[in-house]
Amino acid sequence: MPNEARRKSPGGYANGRATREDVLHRAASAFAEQGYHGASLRAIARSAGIDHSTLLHHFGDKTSLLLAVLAWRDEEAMRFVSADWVSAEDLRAQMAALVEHNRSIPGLVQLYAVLSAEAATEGHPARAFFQERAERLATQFEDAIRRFGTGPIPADLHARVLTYLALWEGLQVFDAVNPGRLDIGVVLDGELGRLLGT
Amino acid sequence: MPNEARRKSPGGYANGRATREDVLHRAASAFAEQGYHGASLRAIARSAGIDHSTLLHHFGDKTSLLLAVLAWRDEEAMRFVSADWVSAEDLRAQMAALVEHNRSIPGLVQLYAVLSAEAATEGHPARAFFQERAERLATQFEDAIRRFGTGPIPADLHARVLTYLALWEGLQVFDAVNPGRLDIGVVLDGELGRLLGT
DNA sequence: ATTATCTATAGATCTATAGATAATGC
DNA sequence: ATTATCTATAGATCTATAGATAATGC
Repeated sequence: MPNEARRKSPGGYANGRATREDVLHRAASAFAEQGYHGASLRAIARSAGIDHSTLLHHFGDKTSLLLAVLAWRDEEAMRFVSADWVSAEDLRAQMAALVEHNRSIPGLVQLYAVLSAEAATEGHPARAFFQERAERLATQFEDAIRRFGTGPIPADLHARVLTYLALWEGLQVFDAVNPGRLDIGVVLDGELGRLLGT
Repeated sequence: MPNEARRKSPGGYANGRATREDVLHRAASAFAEQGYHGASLRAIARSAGIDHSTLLHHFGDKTSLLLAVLAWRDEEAMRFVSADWVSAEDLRAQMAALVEHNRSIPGLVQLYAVLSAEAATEGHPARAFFQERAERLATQFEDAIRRFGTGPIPADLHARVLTYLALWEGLQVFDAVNPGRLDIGVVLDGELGRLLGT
């Protein structure tokens, strides 16, 4: 019943939905460049061409906006990490595409890097998000390696996958601060190949 | 002559020097937890028990305070990465000690992680600092590997060392957000051993 | 009728400067 | 005399709320 009752509005009017999406884009850039505390609602609203009170009408408060940004960006990335890979080659190709995707969107790497580092503080609104995300990604990679890997499955597979994910994060930050000094796509593919026993 | 003329004051009075050092500690924690933009001079000064105008008397402006914090922390870390290692074992032992040192100081990893990620933005006051730091560390490690490494020196040694440093950063952030889920000391020592050809 | 948007405002906070007062160390 | 510290202030900005007006879509 509650589901039926709420059916009528799939997220409000069209202009409202458009505004929300635009704000998400702007907020992602702002959080990436200034961090969660450094980015201001007024500045984000201004860049979207609306008053900050309109922004708050849509997102409630600043913490909710942050979590909405993270959920939205994660949804995008999940197109690549969808766990429906069909082979080791497919997995590697999708990961290569994801690396390029991340590089092509200004501020995306920073968004995750800045926020995940800030999230080390206990009580940070994004902390649980990052913990759950790491666990979820690790599980998906482990499954893929068990399915596609040649050679014996190492006993410390979990630790190896977590290390691979940490390397990924570290390389992306390095590449953002030192553009062009390292071909991180090659490095990451090499690591993934090693995990797959190739 | 200018050197002689300035000799008299080795950094002001004793109480001033004590205040500066205390502020550095507090500022490091604040930048780590809130990022550069999120940490406020007033809050840092308050935690040090002084007025914010006193803080500014000592450090001039916020950017100078940030750079002073980074320089101070780097000086501490340089006790470990001093490039006067005497053997591969010595190098590995010192790196293991550095990992423990970093883990033992609350907020230290966050300080570097948050700021280096923020520094990906062009024009960030700490950007040049992180670029130069990566280059300097990489050079020192390359030298050490050339001296102590067994087996042939790989052609892509530079890339490998940069990757090792990126892994280091990524693992430290992971460990801060997900405490205890990975023994990063073991992982990093394994990588360093591989670089040394062991 | 519901949703979106704005104006206006509260109350707190920010970086930075000017200038007065107190402590330090020769 | 130099250095350290504070009070006071400027001018801008912050998150959030209340309430009025306009647009949307049935």
